[in-house]
Amino acid sequence: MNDKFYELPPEKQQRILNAAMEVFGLNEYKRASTDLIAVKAGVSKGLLFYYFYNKKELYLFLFHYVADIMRKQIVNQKFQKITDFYELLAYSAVEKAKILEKNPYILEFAVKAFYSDKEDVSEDLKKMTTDQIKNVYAEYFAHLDLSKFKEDANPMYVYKMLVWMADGYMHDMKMNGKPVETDVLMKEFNTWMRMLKKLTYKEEYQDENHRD
Amino acid sequence: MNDKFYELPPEKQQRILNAAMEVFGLNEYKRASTDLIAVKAGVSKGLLFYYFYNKKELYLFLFHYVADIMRKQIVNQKFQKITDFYELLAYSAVEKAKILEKNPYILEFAVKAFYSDKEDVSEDLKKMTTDQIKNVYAEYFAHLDLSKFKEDANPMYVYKMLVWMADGYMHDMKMNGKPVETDVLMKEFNTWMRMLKKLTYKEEYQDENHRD
DNA sequence: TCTTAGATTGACCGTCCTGGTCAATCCCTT
DNA sequence: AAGGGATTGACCAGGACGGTCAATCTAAGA
Repeated sequence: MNDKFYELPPEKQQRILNAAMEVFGLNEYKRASTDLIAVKAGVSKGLLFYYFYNKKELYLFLFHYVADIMRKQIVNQKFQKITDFYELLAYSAVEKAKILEKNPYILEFAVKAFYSDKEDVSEDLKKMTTDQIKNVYAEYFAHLDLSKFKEDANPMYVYKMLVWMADGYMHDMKMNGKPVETDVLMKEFNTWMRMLKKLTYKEEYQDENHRD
Repeated sequence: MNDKFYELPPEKQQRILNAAMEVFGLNEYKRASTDLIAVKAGVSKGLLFYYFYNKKELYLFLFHYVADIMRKQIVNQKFQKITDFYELLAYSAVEKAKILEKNPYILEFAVKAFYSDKEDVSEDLKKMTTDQIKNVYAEYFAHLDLSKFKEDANPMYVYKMLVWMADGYMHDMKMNGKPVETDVLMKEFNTWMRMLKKLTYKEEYQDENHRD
């Protein structure tokens, strides 16, 4: 791709990336039209191909862009220092919300990108798929003190429940055309967390307060 | 449409409907190709147009088909007799799972159909949208005895949480290529329900058993 | 004010895919 | 074997596709 893309005003860069993520996220590769991307980005098709020489390059750029964001979210220092399960969840929920505010279609793009056939796109993507994504969980849980959980509680379970609820909530908001406001989401999220904490933590740990 | 469609072997009917729901569910109307539908249904394009005279008719047929399924799920007698919140949820979860087993792409289709612009499709659909869907909630809660809830618990909230988790669970399964088995899903679902019941029901009601 | 180099446009191209048609075949019943 | 409906796929005209490029716009330096 053309490095001059990075010299564009950040707002314009983002507009282009978001438009591309939207179209690739909502349609599969072959049916995702560069015309539509250009229109949604408010930019001529010519310009799109001036920065990204062809469709496949644009797609691959997005792929790495998204993978990068995900990687950065996890290999972040503050992240590594948190040992309390619920505290980590609260923290990463905030991070996730920030990312989603900036990249509204990143989830749709990621789902389509990582979980579909990719028949059309280059081979080197097939390496970075399900297996690596599953590793994310391992890394995510690596530094946690899970001894606070009751014997019969399953942290992975709790994790997934909260993720599903947050996704469902955000999905609901989107459907109703309302933007997801980070602080409102966090209030909800904290309620859910408090409930689950009560159910899954040993009594002596239930009343720990979260820092903020 | 051609009424002879109903005389086809039910398995073939379903194959065609599923293929169509998949393609319409995954692409927006204009970009949903009848070629693809025919291929996915294992049927020639000619036949598709023999039963449904054109694309719009096929789409409208699907729309009513789906709306019908949803309506039937709710206006079902057994449904009306259940007064316990959690019992109703358990029951309707089973129903939903059955429907999804038979119509794997019904959710995707419904979401796209009810929540997108419909610029391309006939006007008469715009009536039957968000408003009516919101009414579903009202009807859903109409016969319930909500006095079993603690003062500070919000039933709508609990409802949504469980729906989100079930959707998330099913989504996860689909991503990993595993079919959603009704009984496994129900075991999960019951666990979540028991947890939430403990948190939200007044103590004297917490230990009621569900019938099955 | 003029020059110029780079950013940006949109009309344009050949190709492929689209919704839709239909004569030809297949398959079943009689 | 004959008849009729079910089914096929080659075929069509038009549109959308990825991609190109000469023409224009913009801004900064002279």
